Amino acid sequence: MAGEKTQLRVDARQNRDRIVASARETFAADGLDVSMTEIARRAGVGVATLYRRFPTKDALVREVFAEQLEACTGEVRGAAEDPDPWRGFCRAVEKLCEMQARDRGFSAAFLTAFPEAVPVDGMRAMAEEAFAGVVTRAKATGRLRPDFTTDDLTLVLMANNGLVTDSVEAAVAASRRLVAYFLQAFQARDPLPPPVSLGLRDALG
Amino acid sequence: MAGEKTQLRVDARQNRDRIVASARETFAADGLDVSMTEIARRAGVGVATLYRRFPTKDALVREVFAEQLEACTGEVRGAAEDPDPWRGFCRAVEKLCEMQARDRGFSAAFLTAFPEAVPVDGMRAMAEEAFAGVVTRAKATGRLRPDFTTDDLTLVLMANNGLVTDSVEAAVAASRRLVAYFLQAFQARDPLPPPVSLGLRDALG
DNA sequence: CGGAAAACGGAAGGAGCCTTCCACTTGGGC
DNA sequence: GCCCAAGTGGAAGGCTCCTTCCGTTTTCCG
Repeated sequence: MAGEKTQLRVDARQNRDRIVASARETFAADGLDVSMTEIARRAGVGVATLYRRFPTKDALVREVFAEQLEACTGEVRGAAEDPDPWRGFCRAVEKLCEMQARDRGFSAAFLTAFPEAVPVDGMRAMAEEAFAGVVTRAKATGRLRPDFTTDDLTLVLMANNGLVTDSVEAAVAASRRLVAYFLQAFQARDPLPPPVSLGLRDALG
Repeated sequence: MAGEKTQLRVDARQNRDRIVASARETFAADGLDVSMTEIARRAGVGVATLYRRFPTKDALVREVFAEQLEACTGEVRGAAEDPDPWRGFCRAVEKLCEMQARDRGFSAAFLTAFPEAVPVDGMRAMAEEAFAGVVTRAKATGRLRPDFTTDDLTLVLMANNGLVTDSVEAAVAASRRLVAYFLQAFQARDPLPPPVSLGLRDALG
């Protein structure tokens, strides 16, 4: 995924880096609904420069969040190696949610918005695979309820994504409390009311 | 909240009703990001007619969701009268979340978007007050964990709001599962000392 | 039934956004 | 130091959206 245009002119390279940095900050703070003009302004370049590097806004978004996604996958993998599977599970959920809470744009890019985000989907699939391992092992210890599914992670992330607040700190605090509740609910207990997910209906009579 | 302009011409009255109905359906299905032109088209009127009744899009949104909010308050009050406070608590949370899941625009209007929504806030405050009573009683029985706060309801609703799916049914199904998890987490973990049955007078204030 | 006021529809104003175009500048191999 | 291609900035095209304006149609009171 690298090494395509390494022969960028040095000034162009610097500008490109500034653009990505600027876009990352701005997306994190205000979400994806920021104009390209604004991003260019904050990067100290003209809008044409931005478009020379990223032919479309989607492309910029993908570039910006590609490494964020990689960090995600890394966290999950790290959690997967925790000697205590349940603790690893908790760590994975906590980390993912905190990352999400700290970056509004990332949430949006990760969960909704961009159907064109092919590399995003690929990366996401890898993270999900790693997470599936954590789940299996955590269930084996008996700490994680057996009817937990990997779809429930999506549920958690979507729920966590809903926590929109004024400040990042408030979002993180809210996210922490949310996750704490979730983790208590995920601990093995009595059977669940509704079965799996997606496509099903009719639960409580 | 009625009786301001009862002397609307009959055709105007009909058009107004069609506008509100059309707006409600459209907001519910697609959220608040629908153009006024589209709403007018679906109502079978010109855009000017729409603006004659509702000077701004905000005004239309408020009108549309005012009665939704009233329904909300009604649900909470109904739950408040349940002889079993814990069951009432569960019912309130379940009902609110389901209503939210069924109506994307309502979620958005209720939780975010419109700071100008004064009547919304007023109505919301009433619902919150009713809910506070439910919480107090549910805690008194020992079923609801004592560290639950009414802010946690906001947490739940925001989380529930994050459940964006393709179809309404999928959203409702996801919401059900989410709520089931929450309710398990909200249950007092270890049975508290016997429910002290003093009068409720002090608590309700 | 007749006319004034209310209501109407569609076009047009004004703003914002993504994207493209083009004349000008700058880097770096020769 | 020269020169051309790569790079650049800002203006402008095209689109959508919210809102306003105005000539025409409809209601309803006397």
